[in-house]
Amino acid sequence: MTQTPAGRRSQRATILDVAAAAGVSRQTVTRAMNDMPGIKTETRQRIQEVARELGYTPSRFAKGLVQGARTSVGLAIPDLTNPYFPAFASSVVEQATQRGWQVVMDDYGHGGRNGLDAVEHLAPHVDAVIGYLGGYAGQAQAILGRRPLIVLDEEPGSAAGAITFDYRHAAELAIGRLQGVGCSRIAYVDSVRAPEKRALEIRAPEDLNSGNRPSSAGGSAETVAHGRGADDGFVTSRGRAFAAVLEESYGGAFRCSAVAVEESASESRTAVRELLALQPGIDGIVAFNDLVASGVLKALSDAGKRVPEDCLVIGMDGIPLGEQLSPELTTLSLDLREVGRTAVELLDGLLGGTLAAGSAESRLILRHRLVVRQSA
Amino acid sequence: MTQTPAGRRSQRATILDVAAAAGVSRQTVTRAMNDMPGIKTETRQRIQEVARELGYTPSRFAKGLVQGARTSVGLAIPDLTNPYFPAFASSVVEQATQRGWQVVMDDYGHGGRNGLDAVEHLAPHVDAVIGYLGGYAGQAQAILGRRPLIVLDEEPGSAAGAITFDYRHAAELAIGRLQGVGCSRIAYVDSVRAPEKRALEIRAPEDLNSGNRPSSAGGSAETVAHGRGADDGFVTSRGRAFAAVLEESYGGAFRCSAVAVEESASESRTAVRELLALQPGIDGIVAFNDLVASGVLKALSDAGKRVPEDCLVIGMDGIPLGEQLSPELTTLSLDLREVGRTAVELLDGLLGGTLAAGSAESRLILRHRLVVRQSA
DNA sequence: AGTGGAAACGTGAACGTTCACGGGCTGGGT
DNA sequence: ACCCAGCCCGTGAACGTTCACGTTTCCACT
Repeated sequence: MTQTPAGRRSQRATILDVAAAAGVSRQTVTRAMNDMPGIKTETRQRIQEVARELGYTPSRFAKGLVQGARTSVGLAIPDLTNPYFPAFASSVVEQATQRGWQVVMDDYGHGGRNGLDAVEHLAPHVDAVIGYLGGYAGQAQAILGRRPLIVLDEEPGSAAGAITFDYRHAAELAIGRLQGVGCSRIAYVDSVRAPEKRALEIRAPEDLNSGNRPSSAGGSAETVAHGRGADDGFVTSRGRAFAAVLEESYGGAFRCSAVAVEESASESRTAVRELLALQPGIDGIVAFNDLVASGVLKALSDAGKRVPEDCLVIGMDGIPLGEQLSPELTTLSLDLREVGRTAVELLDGLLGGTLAAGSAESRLILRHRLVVRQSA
Repeated sequence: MTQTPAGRRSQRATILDVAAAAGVSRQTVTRAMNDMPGIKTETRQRIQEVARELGYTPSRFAKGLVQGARTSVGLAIPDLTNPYFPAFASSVVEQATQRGWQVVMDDYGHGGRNGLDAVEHLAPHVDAVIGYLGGYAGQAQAILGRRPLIVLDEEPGSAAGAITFDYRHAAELAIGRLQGVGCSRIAYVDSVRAPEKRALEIRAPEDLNSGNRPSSAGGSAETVAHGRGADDGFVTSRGRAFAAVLEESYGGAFRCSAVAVEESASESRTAVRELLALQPGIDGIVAFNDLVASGVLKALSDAGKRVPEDCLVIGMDGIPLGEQLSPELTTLSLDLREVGRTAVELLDGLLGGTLAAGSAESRLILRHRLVVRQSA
C-alpha cells in the first residue's frame, strides 16, 4: 500500500480510507461499491461492510467530474401554494425522473424574491431551467449562457424555449358560451401576481351607472377597467385578450367592467362584493382563474344572487378545486400535467440537439378547453 | 503559456479554453469569473466577454470537489397533486433556500414508485433527505448511511429525525366537539394512500341496522369497520386513534361505522352515499382529511341532508380548499408550513451536530388544532 | 537611478473518483 | 516444464476547479 490516506483534516471518509481499512486499493473499493465484475464475492462483502462502518459515501462531485454530468434541471415556481402549480411541478418531476434527470426546485414566492433570484440561485447547480419567471426570460437566459431555459406564460425573448397560452382562443370560448345564453352585462375579474404587490383598488364606475360617456358614441362597446398603477386597464395578457374579444363579440350592445385583485379567493370576494353593489345588473363573470372564481361565487352568494340562474361564472385553468365548489365551476381548463410534460419534451429536444434554441419549433402555444359544469 | 487546452474531445468549454482564448492563466480566469480582487477591471471584462462567447460554464463538480459541498437536501413527496403537500414542500424549499441549501425534489406518486425508490433516486445527489416515505424509514436510512433522514408521519425506526402527529389529541378535539353538541351516531371515513392500492369496499353493516350483535353486550360501544384487506378495522393510525377515543368517550351509548376509500373526493362521495343509504341515522362524520371531507359534504347533499343541521362534518389537516366549500369546513388544522420549517430546523441541528441522530430530541410530535367554521 | 511595495498575474498541488491499463496468481492443457 | 487463459487486484492518469504560494510588472517616492 503506497496510498497514504492519513493526516487529513477532512471529516468525511474517502475511498482511500475504506481501501486502507480493508487492505485493498482504490480500484477494488470502486469495484465493490459499484457492483462491477472482477472481484471476489467475499472481498466485495468485506469492503461493503467496512464502508458501512466508516460511513463512507462516495463524493458526488468527484464522481460527476470523472463520469460526466447526469443532467439536472432547475424548476422555478412562484408559489407552490397556488393550486395552479402543483400539477405542473409534479408532472415536470415525473417526466424528468423518467429520463433519469434530477430536479432542483425553487419556490421563490416567499421572502420577496422573484424569478430572476430563483434562476441565480439555481444556475450554479443545473444544466437547464424550466420555470414561470414572470417576465425575466431575457435576463435569466443571460445568466444561464448556453444552457437552455424554458419559460412559461411569458414573452420568450432570448429564452431557448417557451410555452405560452392562446388566451385569445380561451376568451373566445368563454365569451361564446356567455353570449350563447344571452348574457348582456359581463365583468372580467383580473388579477396581478403577488410579487408585484401593486395596490389595486376598485373605483366607482360612474360612467357605467350614468349612461354613456361623452367620449363613446351611444351604444358602442365600452370597456372600463378599475385599477390603480396599471398602465392600461387590463394588466394581464389574459385580461387584454378578454377585453379584445369582448369588444368584438358585443360590438354595440355590451358593457364590461373589470376589477383587479391580488390572486386569492378572499381578495376576490370583497372586490366583487363591492363591484356588485355598484353594478347589480351583471349577469356573467369571467375570472382570472379558478381561485379568483371561487371568491366570485362567494361574493355572488353574499349578494343573494344565484348561480347560474342570476349570473353565470366561468373560471380559468381548471384546478381540482373547481369540482368541489357548489355550484361546480365551469372553467377554461388547462391540462397542467400536459404542460409539464411538454416543457420537459422541449428541453429534451434542446439538450439533445434535435431542437435549436430560440427556433420557431421551440415556441409552443397551448390552448385552454371549455369544461362546462354547473356555474355556466 | 505552458497550458495546453487543445486536443480534447470534450464539448464543454473549460476554464483552460477561456484562459487560452483570453491569453491569461487559469487563476486569472477564476478571479474574473468569481469577482475576486487582484485583477485589472479591463482584464476582468475582457475575460468575461471571452467566457460569454465560448459559452463557458464552470463545472459544478470541479467546484464542489475543491470547495467542499454546499449542502443539498432531497425532498421526497408522494404526490404534489394532493393539496396536503404543497404547503409543506413550499415551506421546506423556503427554509432551505434561506440557509443557502438547494433542494432536489422527487414526487414519487406516479409510475408505481414508492418512498424507497425516491430515496434511492435522490441518494447519490444529496447530503440529507426529508420526506413522507410511507413506511420505509428503516431501509431508507440504511441507504443513506450516516447522512441524516427526517421522516414524517411514520414510525421513525432508525431514521435520524422524525416528525409525527398526535392523532390521539386530534381525535379528542374532534370527538369532544361532536359530543358537545350531542351527536350520537358518528362515522369515521378512513382512507388509504394510493400507492398501496388496496381495493377496499363497503359492505352492508347488518349488525348496526339489526340491533346488537350477540358478541357485544347490549348498549356497549361498538366499532365496526368495513374494509377488505385491512388487518384491523381502521387501517391508518389516524383511524386507530379515532376508534380508541370514540370507544372511551361514548362508552355505552355509541355506534361508529367506518368506510375506507382511496384518498379522493369522488371516491369518498360514492362511498359515503352508500353508507348513508344503509345508516341514515348518522349525525356526525369525521373524515380522514379535508379532501375526503369534501366528498362527504357532497354525499350528504346528495342524500338531502343539511350540514350542520342534520349532520356535522369535521375534516382534517386544514387545506385551503376547506374555506372555499359551502358550508365552510370545520377541520383539525395542521400548519403545514410550520411542519416544513420544523423539519428543516431538525435537519439543521443534525447537520450541525447540535442534535444527535436518533435521539429523543430528534423525535418531534406536532398537534392539530380545531378550527371551527360552519360544518361543525 | 534606485528602491520599496503594492497590484497583477502565473504555477504546483490538491480535491475524490473512475478509466485504461498492467501485473501476479491459479489451473488446466500440451 | 511450458504456455496461455482467466480471474483478481493494483497503479498512473485524467476530470476541472480553487488554494496557497511565487513571480513579474508597475508606479511613486527618495
